[in-house]
Amino acid sequence: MVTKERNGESGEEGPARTLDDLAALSGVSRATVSRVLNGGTVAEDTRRRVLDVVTRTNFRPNAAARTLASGRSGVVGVVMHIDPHLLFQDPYFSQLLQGITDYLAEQDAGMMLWLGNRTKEETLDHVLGMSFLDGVVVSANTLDDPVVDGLLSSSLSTVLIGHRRADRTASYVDIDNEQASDAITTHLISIGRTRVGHITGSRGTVAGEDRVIGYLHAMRRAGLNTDGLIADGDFNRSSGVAAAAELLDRGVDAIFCANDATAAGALEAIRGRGLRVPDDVALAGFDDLEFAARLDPPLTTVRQGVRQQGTEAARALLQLLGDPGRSPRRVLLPTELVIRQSSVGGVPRE
Amino acid sequence: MVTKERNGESGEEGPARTLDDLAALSGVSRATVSRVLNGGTVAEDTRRRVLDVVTRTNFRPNAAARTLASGRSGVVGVVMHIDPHLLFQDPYFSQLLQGITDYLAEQDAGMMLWLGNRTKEETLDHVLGMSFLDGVVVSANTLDDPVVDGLLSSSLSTVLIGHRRADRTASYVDIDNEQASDAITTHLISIGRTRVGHITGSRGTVAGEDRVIGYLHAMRRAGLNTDGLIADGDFNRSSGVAAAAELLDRGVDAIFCANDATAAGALEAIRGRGLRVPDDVALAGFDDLEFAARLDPPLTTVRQGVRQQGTEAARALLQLLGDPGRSPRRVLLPTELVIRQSSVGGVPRE
DNA sequence: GAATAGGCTGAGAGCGCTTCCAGTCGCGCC
DNA sequence: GGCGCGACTGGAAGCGCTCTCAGCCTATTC
Repeated sequence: MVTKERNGESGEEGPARTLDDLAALSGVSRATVSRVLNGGTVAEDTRRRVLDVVTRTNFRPNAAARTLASGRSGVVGVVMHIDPHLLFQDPYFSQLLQGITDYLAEQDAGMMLWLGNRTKEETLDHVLGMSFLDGVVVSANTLDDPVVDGLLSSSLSTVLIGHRRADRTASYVDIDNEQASDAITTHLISIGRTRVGHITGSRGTVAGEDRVIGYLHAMRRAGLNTDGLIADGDFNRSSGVAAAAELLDRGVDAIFCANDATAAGALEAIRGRGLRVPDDVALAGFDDLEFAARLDPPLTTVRQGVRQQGTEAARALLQLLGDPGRSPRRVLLPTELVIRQSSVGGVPRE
Repeated sequence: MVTKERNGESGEEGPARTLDDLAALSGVSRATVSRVLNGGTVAEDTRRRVLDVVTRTNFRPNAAARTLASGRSGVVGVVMHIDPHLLFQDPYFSQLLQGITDYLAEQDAGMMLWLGNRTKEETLDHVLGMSFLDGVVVSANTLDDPVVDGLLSSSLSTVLIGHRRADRTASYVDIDNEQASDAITTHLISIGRTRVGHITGSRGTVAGEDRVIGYLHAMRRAGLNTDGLIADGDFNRSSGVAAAAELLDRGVDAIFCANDATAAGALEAIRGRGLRVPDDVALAGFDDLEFAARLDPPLTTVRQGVRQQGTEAARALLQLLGDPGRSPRRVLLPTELVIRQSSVGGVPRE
């Protein structure tokens, strides 16, 4: 119904909409033209002759036909099922997307994107409906997600960003939240703090839960009590204010927040009470977003390469597609403990 | 090469990968199955029988085959050729994308996205290579853009966001920058200011240039001199600081900034000199981003519905696709002058 | 009772490409 | 001179779907 107008307004010679046109124009068979276009073995002068016609006619192969015949489209899906509003408020997602697009562009792959404009069920259905996709990268930030479940149980090659212990056979890219959280908590303990509180991320998210676990490990290993020292947050600044107030009431000398935004809120609350950081209360975050170093005092935190996670996820997917064996790809990216004045800048307690 | 494994791990009965499978399973012809799936005229009981098989086998039509046969894919391209970094710093682009995805999701259309990961030439080539696209929405923010030119001269249905006077036959969605800029300048004049300065947006961008023009119109109409009253900015806060300093040196009693971010910078510079807003210098921006109302004093500005622009662009494209006549779609969205304390809150000069 | 109309359906011809399978050709070798 | 071989090419069979066309069968009309 479309492109019935087979004209040649571009291209300096006759129309060349199909391989057959090209074949006629260059005096070879369609099969040979296809070989030229796809890197098959063709005599050098034949190749040149065909390529010449290709450029002269500004020919572009029909992607749908190519996909139908070959089973490959060169297009992957990216699913970040979050409120689109959040996509641009939380640098996490934007950086992830940057990393993904960087690699896909470099590899000349196309990308279809799904954000949270639909329900998860609709999104899943729509993605699976795009049956030409070679594979899909999906951000799996919550413990339970129908989109992730649906994709994993489909035949579509899938790489998760964020890792769920249950998905033993899945490919994923993630950081070791538990270990990193353990490390930063241990750091707070090492500077002499004994009542280290934790403001959690959103419960139900993998990162949130794993960071709690890491915190608890570190505290137990040090023989410290954690009763009443955990307050729920939701990764947002405002939750940090409220949760910090709670913890301060219970008497803490350090707070480890599930991310930097929460830490910024906590800092506000601490200041609001006339307490000093780190002298009275040491503070730590997670992510090492740009602003973390510019807080007053600069924030001790865990640096994770979010953009790199995106890149690695895209890479893992393309590797998966190239690998006939389809052995799952598992990538655990390193994190780095970044110690700044919010934990070591003041006068140590003892 | 893919999906050779025609198994049926999902679906409760035999494999049903193709319409022929469905046809066999439900005792009708492939043509009838196709009619059922596409809303052709089919006897009610036949329809039910087929649909029953469709759901039981969890059948999904092959999108590539469908596209090849019908010439329509249900997928549109979105090109926002900007530094991906910027995509998430400047709310303009993120809101645009939100608006677009909202409408596309609502209409059940798929989206391929191109950001600025490649050169413009590569992007254009890649987009045109995705020959199955039904159409494309492209943000045309600069006066001269090879991607826009290339798309417009291709046979691909294209809707621009941002309007270029040269593209008389193109479809676009935009606001009337000139008129809005004229209006806000006139407002500043109407409160008694005679030396109204303007901090431009990036030169070479449509919005930047048109806002200068609107400003000049208003000033000339009022018989006011503009010599030395225009300082170049680049839509960023820091450029506002520098440009405002320049203008203050030349003695202005009002500054109209090409956008809110620049105005925030200008405000900083004005304050830095111990001047009061609006008493000494009235200030106005453009965009009405969230923070504009929270500045001290709240900022007079022009409200434009960026998200709505995205929605309307997507709508225009889908309309274009549905319209065989292909008459270009032109949408000029309204803006609103939002007057706040930065221009009328203080003691008027006279 | 014959003619006409209209609702449903199936056969089949593509859509434009990839890829298997034969085949041709020129060459070096025995 | 015949043979095998490798490099190259063309024929043709699909990939899974849409959609036109013709045909069937029943209902309606005169």
